[in-house]
Amino acid sequence: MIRRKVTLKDIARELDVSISTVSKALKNSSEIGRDTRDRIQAFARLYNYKPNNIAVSLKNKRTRNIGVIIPDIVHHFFTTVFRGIEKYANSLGYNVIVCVSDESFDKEVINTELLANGSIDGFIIGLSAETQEKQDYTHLKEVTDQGIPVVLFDRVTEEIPCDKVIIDDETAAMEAVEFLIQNGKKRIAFFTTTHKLGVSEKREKGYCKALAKHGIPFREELVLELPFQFEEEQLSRSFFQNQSFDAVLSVNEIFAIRGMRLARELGYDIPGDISFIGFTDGILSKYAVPGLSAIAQHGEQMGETAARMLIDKIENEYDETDSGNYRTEIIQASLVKRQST
Amino acid sequence: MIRRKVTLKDIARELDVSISTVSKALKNSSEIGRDTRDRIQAFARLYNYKPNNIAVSLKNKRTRNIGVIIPDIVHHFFTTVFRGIEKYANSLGYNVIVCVSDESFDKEVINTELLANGSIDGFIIGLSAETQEKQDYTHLKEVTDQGIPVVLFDRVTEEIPCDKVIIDDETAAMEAVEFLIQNGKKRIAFFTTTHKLGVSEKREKGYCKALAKHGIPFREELVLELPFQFEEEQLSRSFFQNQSFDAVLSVNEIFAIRGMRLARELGYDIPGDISFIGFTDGILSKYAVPGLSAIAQHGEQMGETAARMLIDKIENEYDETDSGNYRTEIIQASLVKRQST
DNA sequence: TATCAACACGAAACCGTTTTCGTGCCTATT
DNA sequence: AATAGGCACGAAAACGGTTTCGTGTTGATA
Repeated sequence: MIRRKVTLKDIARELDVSISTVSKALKNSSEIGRDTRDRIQAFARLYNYKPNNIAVSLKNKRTRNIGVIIPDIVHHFFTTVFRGIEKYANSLGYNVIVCVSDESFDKEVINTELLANGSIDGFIIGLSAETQEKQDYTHLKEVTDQGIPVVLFDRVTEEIPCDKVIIDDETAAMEAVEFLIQNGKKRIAFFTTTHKLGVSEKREKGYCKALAKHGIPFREELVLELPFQFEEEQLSRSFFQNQSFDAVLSVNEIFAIRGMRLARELGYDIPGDISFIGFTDGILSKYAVPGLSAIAQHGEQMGETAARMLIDKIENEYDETDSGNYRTEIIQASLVKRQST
Repeated sequence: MIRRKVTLKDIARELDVSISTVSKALKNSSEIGRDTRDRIQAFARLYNYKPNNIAVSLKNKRTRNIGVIIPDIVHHFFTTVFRGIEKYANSLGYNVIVCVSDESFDKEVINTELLANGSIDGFIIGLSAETQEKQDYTHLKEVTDQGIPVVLFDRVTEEIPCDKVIIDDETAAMEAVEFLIQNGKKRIAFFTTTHKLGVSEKREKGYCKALAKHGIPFREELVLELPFQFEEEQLSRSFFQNQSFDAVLSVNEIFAIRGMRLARELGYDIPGDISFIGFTDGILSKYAVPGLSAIAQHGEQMGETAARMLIDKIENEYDETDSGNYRTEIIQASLVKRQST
């Protein structure tokens, strides 16, 4: 026996008052007399009345849902960002609808459009790799044109005027390299992705800047570009055998971990012969042997910041006139030192 | 200049027809004449009309949203389950609303109630640790009483009649232990959580059964209970020093990884002196040195199964009469062999 | 020519709220 | 006694769709 949800109409009928009276009574409106209010509230409590979210959303044109679109959920960094978003949003009574773009432009577009049709009050988006390559942001333009607030995080673009929260990748990379230099390292290699994302480039820039600052020449041969899935260790193996370098900065955790493993197999001492620093301080860095020094990106803080900016825009609804004051918040990365340096 | 979304009413006014005509024309209803239909569709396309999801949901009493409540999102296993859910659901046009219970009973209740008020068509839930301890499932009862379909995964309970998808933890543990025995191991330790979850218990049961089957006595001293965050390595250190054992089965990945690290520090050879097998084949197992043999739980498959069962129930809406036919699907775990055994 | 179906479309109810604007009644004031 | 004002409540529109049930027009048929 299924118990249907009780509605305002049900209560009204049962108590022989009008729907409006019930609605007002439940909101403690002063319009309603003390005793009827109490009667209604008691009845509502008894039958466990809860307003229908959908109806409320339709009427108020506010869903209290925020849409999050991320490239990948099985990825520590995005997951921590998501946690930051979820925690903050939840604490303010917002729910989170997630869609995973899977690094695909098409999926990103489809999901954006789907959610934009009333399902959410605002977006938090980390661009997919494909979108960044194509540089096609019309789907986002459409969203912002409709007055739906958007916050971009990590993978951002200048093309869309909106709030952003990013990590100072360039500075972080610089500082990491400088730290290596201070430790007496001279030939510092750089592991990056073939598939160039905005962030990889920023990190490379920081790498170069640090070298330049300390008068160390940039050497093409010390940059190793690896595909996303590098099951074939060929590339890196020959790299390790042919090149002589005494430190590595990697744009991600995996490349660094695999590099360390290989280095050990080849008999190098870590950090004596080769030091390693990886971007993204995930669980791999923490539990690796030796522990991998890593650049912590503070994903949770990033997520929280993004959520705060978004909800701020949602609630202080668009000052349509001067809609130009968008902010970009920068999360400072920090170097977590472990045994690999 | 914000462009408001165009509605049926707008189109109707502009084209001087009724709202119903527009609605029907856009759905290719045969009621509408060829030319008006074309006119309307052309206009709609031009102005990029998209129906408002909320309004459609209210009218149809179907949101095409499914609610997922998980204990923790920054956890590889749950993340993979979530990916399975999301992929499958998305492919069928469903969106996913996630709430994280953070292992807290209260948060689970709040989130469940929030979503149950019309926001979703069904739930996929992994119970929080606290809920399993308290054994209070009234919030779920209320949901199922309303006719909202629920699928429980991994952390389930017999108290609630609904579809479930679980892993055969007992058998998986048995097989792992038997594998160790076949490799000549005799004194097999078991690492578990102090905080007893249903799954830990099942795994312990499997561990015991395997021992019994091979005539090996169960020894209390070989069971090590560790707190969730075991920053103090005291416990495990003394355990390693005092006990002599030649293999370890751990209910999670972390305990196994830390155990391996400790064993190596203490000069043990892996897998020569001590073999390790951990539950959950996450990235840690894969990238550990030596690679950790692990019991893969196939989270993605689990998520997909859960989503399939749920959507099936949603779409073949409740045969209210014989509402008793709930299924429990069992996902087979498999042992991934690496260097630690 | 009267009848009737088929066709093309519109009116209106409905989903469950919120909110504005009446309105009837009671009490206090002059 | 007439008026004003406040109180307590209801009617109805609105949010943006879907869907049922008319209804007027047309062309074919008897």
